[in-house]
Amino acid sequence: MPSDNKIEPSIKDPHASALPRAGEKILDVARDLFYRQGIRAIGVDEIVKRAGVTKPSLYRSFPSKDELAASYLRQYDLEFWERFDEAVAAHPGDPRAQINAFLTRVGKRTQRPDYRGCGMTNAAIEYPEHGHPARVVSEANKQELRRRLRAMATAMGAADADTLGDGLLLLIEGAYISGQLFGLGGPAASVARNADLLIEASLKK
Amino acid sequence: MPSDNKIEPSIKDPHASALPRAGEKILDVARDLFYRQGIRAIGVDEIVKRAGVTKPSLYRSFPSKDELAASYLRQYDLEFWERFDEAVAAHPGDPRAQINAFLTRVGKRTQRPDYRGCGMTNAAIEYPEHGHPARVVSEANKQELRRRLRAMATAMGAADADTLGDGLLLLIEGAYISGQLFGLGGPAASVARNADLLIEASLKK
DNA sequence: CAATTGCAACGTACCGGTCAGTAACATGAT
DNA sequence: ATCATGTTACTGACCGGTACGTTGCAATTG
Repeated sequence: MPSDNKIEPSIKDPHASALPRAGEKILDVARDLFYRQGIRAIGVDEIVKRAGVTKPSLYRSFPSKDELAASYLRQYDLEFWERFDEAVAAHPGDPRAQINAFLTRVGKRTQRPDYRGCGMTNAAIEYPEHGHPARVVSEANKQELRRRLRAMATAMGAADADTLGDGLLLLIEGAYISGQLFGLGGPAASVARNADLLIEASLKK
Repeated sequence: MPSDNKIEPSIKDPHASALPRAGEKILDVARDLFYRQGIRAIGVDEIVKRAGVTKPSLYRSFPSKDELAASYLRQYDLEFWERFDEAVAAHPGDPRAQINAFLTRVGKRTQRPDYRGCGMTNAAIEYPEHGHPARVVSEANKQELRRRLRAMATAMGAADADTLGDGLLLLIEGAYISGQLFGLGGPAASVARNADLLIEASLKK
């Protein structure tokens, strides 16, 4: 009996996916369809059909459609904070410039013809019921965003930092919505400029 | 043959309803359910059940569920402009005070526990497809709101009136969304204050 | 080595329930 | 008698979800 006891199952794959191949394809397809057309508008049949798999594969990777939607939003949450932190990292110690960088990019995205707003916001509107898995993820994301915006407003030295932070949040949510309501040339294009005006008004006091 | 030719069909009912009794009850119930839970979330069976009627009654008054949703939004549109014009009429010739009055009331409504935002906005998110009957009504309402906000910004003498008008629209839409995302004490409570700050920043050149 | 076992991942075929919408008929007022 | 309003009972399609059999591969056996 050689010494190589307790055989660890040969960890050869470094990017531990935790999801079988079918599950990954399902999540990819679901993310695209959920974002573009809405969660309620897309049935699981269409998802598995486009993913080239079958329904039991979906339900082996996700306990329910609601949980699949929540998984989609958790991934969306990660990507959101990547974009946000990218703008923050681009202007160290200058929260006003950080906000401006972030909102300039948001404003640009809102002008794309197939722009559909924020997946989090949309999901919360589709599922008003408290406690729904998708809504829970969305609410947590928005709470954290509010916290960070208020902290940045404080760092800017605003007289009423909470009001400024909340004002910025209102502008951001408004941009998400207006971006998909109005097409090109809509009001969302001015979100960065309006945010800067609001910051200016909140600082001089 | 008497002289009363061209018989007008005896206009006895002054409040020309144009809708049979069942139709009115259906629209009442649909309005409530659509607003509170969303259009996609409510089936026609539940509507007729709660209205105390049956499905054919619904389809005699409305050609389809989509058109019923559009009717709900047309009524919503009327009530919206009533509220808006009420704030306008309260402060003749003072657009800044008009905006403030309107947004103060919006801010208060957003703090109600069952607040569900703007029916127009919600419907547009539920139906991203261009040309959907419900979305058409919503888009028209938002276009008109944008036009009026820009006109009011012009009347205020803003340096960049279009930007200010759009900024106000962003704040309003943000309040609608945030009102239903955060509960009591959410950022929407500060919409009037933030709007006034933005106006101030936009006026002083 | 070769046969066998175990098991995860997959597909076929189906479940009851609900979706929007309708055909055909009853009722009630004019 | 007519006509608008009401009703019962149904359609085919689709909803989310599942019971059960099949496949392929890797580790375990003699």
